[in-house]
Amino acid sequence: MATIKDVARIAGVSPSTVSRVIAGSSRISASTKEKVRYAMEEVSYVPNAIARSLARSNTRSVGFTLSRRADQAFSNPFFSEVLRGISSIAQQKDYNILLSISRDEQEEKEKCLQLIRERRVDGLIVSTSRVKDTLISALVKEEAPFVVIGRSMGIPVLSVNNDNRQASKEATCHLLDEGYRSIVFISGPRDLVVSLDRLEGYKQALVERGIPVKPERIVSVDFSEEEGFSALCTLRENRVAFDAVLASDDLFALGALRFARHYRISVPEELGILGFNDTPMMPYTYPPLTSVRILSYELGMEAISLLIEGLEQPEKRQVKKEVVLPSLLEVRQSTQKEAAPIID
Amino acid sequence: MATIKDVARIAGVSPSTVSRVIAGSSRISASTKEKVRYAMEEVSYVPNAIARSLARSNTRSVGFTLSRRADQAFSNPFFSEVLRGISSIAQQKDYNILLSISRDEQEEKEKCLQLIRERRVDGLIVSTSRVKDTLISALVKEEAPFVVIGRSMGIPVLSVNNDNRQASKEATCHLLDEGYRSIVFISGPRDLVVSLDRLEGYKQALVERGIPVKPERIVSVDFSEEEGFSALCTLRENRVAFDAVLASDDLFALGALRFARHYRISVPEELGILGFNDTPMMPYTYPPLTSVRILSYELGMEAISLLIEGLEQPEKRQVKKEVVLPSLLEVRQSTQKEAAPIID
DNA sequence: CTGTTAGCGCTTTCAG
DNA sequence: CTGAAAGCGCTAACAG
Repeated sequence: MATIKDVARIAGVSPSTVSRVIAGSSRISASTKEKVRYAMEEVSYVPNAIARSLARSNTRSVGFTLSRRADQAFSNPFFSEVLRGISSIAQQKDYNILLSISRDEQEEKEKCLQLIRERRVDGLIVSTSRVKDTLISALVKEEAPFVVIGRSMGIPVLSVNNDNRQASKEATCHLLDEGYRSIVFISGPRDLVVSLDRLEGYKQALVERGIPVKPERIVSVDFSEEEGFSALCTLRENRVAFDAVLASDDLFALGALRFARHYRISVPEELGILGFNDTPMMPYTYPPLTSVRILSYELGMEAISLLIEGLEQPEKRQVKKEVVLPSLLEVRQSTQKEAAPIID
Repeated sequence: MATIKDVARIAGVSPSTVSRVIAGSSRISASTKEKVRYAMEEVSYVPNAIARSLARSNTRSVGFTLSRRADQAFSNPFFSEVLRGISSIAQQKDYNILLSISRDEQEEKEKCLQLIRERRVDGLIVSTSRVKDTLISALVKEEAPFVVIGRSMGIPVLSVNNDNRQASKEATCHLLDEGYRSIVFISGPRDLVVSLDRLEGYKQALVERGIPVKPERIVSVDFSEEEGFSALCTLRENRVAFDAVLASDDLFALGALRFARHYRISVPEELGILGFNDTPMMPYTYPPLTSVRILSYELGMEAISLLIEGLEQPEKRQVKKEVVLPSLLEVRQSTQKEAAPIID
């Protein structure tokens, strides 16, 4: 493998001149530039990224970490879409992505700190949003440049998030507009900020419409189809009446669908079902499920843009900035009580 | 940030001694080892991975690249499961993953070559398997250490793959066993090795059972639900009779399900539907779809294991080795013609 | 505009 | 068992 010295020797110049040509320095005569270019071609020279990193003390790579629980929580497509978004900007700005998937928050924290301390990455994108988030605290303490996908409570940080509260509110209003009156809210674990925000939106919509918020209509369970299913079964056993389900995750919505089928409750006539995340398969369930589409790809793009901006212009680095992306309600048959029955 | 020199100074030894302690060299007295450990704690020293990489000329990181088309082809969950598998071993063996998602094969090829030439990674995992694969040829020419997820035709390489031919054959036999006789095969693009292999298995099963292979029952379309749907509509318009669909991707199976619903054809009684990949949502369609489960997580694990093995023991590096993982047929209602109707 | 000189932080002979 | 010295390949003042 050819080095900068080989190129220098062939071109009859010093290594630093070659380095300048690579860097595109302006104060280099056209002729030597030419010679160097030629020599580089000659030995098919490619700069060694590691050596460059050492000399410049930056790596041009950013870490993206997540723990499996978050992965599950958001469901897979979310995760890979975010990654695609990150990747697209990384490609464009010539950054690399170092990926790490951990089993739990603790492991993720250690991995993040390791990446930073070993100087393997210039900054991090983390996808976490617990109410009391130890990962975020650790990164702040370490003074690591990082961006959160989600919302940080308490500690001010750079973050990109979708507007969960607003989206949840709109979803609730949609159900009300369709004529549903007794809406059950299935929430994910309460220690996730996203759960709080979505619950908040649900409540807010009801309050604004003058509809009482009944605690028995709010349940919180772990993310899984099964949990969604049995949560509704339990409500039914307890004779809690409801005519719609606002599921804070598509998995819950699937569980609700199974619940309806199980008890021969017609959707959307007798039960409206609305999910979150708009998993690619939502249009293909029967009936197709209404769901809140999260701009996951864009979330990834925004996150890395924000990170790189801070890395490249440390002078105007901010402590706190929240980018909030809108969500889109994808209305499908599962909530269209009013519409005429559809023959697809 | 503390360096090895700081530690050396505090411990009253030379940098090389510190280096030896880090490396766990045996010929170091217990007492100095102790002193050095203490000094490291003192300044909370963490070795700089970049400097180490430069000195040892290896990075302890591997690249995983894929192009969007492959991503689509395999559908998202496949991709993220593979990544999880790769990540689990990487974590365990203390390797890092450098991820790159490209828009097309050409871009992916360039990115791969760049990662190798810049010496940013020690090796690559690529997920590609075209009939004439330019990426694989390029990597061989570059003499880059790499492992393919999929099957390489022609060029001998290290690869891990699931047994598509066998799985497809078993799936076909399952349909036959359930009493279906006229099976349509919906294939993905013909330039993918996976398409060929699955088609091959289908044919083989029919031949073995003495059932004629009818060309009009074999269609090849791009991966999408819509394409699957319209392929079947076209068949119907052309009065091609069939009582089962072997879909070489779950998306096609979803399309088939919509087709059945559209024409009020009952599944599984009048039409059996069987997909490939066993996307997490398959159990939740109605009726639940039978699908071939691919061990994607394991595929990732095997791939990186194979790669690392070659990296760490160059002496017994092999040119060709194909690891083949079995697939599992997940039988659900969509193919259970014989079973009594189910009230879920 | 270009060369010389010192590193970046760690590893690794080679002596002792 | 330990230290000195010479890199790994590149960048970045500092001169000229």
